[in-house]
Amino acid sequence: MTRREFGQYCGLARALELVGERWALLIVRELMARPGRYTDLLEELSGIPTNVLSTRLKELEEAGIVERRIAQAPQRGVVYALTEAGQSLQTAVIALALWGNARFDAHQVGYRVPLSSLVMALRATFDREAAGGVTASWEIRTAGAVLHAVVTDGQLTSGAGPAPTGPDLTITVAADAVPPYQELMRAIGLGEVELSGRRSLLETFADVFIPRSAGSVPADRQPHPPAEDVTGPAGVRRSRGRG
Amino acid sequence: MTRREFGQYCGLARALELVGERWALLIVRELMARPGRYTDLLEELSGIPTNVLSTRLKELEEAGIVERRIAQAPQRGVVYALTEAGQSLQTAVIALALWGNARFDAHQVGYRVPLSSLVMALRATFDREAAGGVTASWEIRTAGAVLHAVVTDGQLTSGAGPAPTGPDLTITVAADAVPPYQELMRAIGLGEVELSGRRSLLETFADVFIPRSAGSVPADRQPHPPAEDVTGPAGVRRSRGRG
DNA sequence: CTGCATCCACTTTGATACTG
DNA sequence: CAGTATCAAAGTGGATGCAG
Repeated sequence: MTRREFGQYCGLARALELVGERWALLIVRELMARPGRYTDLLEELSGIPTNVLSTRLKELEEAGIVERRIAQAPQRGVVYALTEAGQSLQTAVIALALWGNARFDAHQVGYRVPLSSLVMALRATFDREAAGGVTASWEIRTAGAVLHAVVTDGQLTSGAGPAPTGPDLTITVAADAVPPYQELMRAIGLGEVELSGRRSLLETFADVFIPRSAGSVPADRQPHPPAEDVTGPAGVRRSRGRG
Repeated sequence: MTRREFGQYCGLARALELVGERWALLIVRELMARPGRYTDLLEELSGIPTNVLSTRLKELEEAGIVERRIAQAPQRGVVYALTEAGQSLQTAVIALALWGNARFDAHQVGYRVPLSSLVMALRATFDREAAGGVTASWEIRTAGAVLHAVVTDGQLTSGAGPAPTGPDLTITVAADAVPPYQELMRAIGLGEVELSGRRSLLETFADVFIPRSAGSVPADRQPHPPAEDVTGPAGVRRSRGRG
């Protein structure tokens, strides 16, 4: 076997072979919020050992999930970005994140809020219905971090860093550290923010990003009822030893 | 730190702390298809070491994902089942499985098809629209394996093992080993099956379970366009050393 | 038989130091 | 900036043992 495989013809097993190693999906999450360099990742993923980061990046590149790009002109150096295959992990990443969000004991003190988690939360809570026809762009600044959300005719583009086009409205939330999404949205909802730009877009923002109650999930993906309790009448159990 | 934590206030990180260890999600997948005993799991997950299985089961129980039940009457012994928190992983499991399915090189020879992967595939491809108002039950038999799908007024219940109520139609597909979902559905679509019961329900079956092209995903969960290429003009980058 | 616990070789991580 | 190198600790895989 090439490398730690499960040997099952099952999409889940395959997925775990590709992105199931420790730190792998967190790297993907980072790059989902914006392409970044090795040192950006080291910083954002605080705690990841350097050798593990470089190993994962190689594996993810090998697997066609991450792309190594050589940055041009002013920046130079290596920039890592997701391939299309990598982008398409977003559905799964969001599903896992919604599930995990519902399973925090409390707001752990000392836990950092990764900027990329806010970006994912924006994408997870974006309401296509409510955004129909909307075109606007926002930049959110808090505790030295910046992220943006650009809605173009109802389509969302969001990520870490300043808005590419220059935002219609900049929302600044005072905080010592990057706040969790719910707190950020609460502050915005309560107007505990500083605005710069088209202030009327604050309301639009609140309309378009609707925090679902943590862990809730779109209706067409609700879990099905569990299979029944029993292992089946003994006589009817699936025959052993195949055949 | 209690045990291998990431220390990030991020749903994804939390999810990975709880179900990110090797084999954990595969155990969840098995129990999603039906509750089972230790030895069932050992058999279905062929390859898992016994100590790893028992360690994972303890961790998953500790995390409130798996429940240990003492089976009564004829069976006796321990049966493992998912709690509600465990069930609610299904969205994420399906999302990962769809992604992974699109990333098989070919049908790997020698790879077993886990019965539970077929159950997940049924649930993933169930079309609520098409199933509106339908009430019917099917049992599928192939290569000694049995699974069922019960649709009650448009609601799906499915799992490994025989249909709890006695199926309206039994579909038997001849095969040496459990076939991958696409092959199974192709055989059914082509009528290369043996039927027993209300034969007219074969068409209903094909209408209600519509294999999406592997990796495709409901529209409201499409990935958003990637954030732009660059790390941003150097001067505007997020300030280091926290603001 | 089920449901593990133990032992051991091997691999992967984590932490840190160091280099082109 | 973008990694290697090194080493200890933890986790995994495989085999085996054993009680209820």
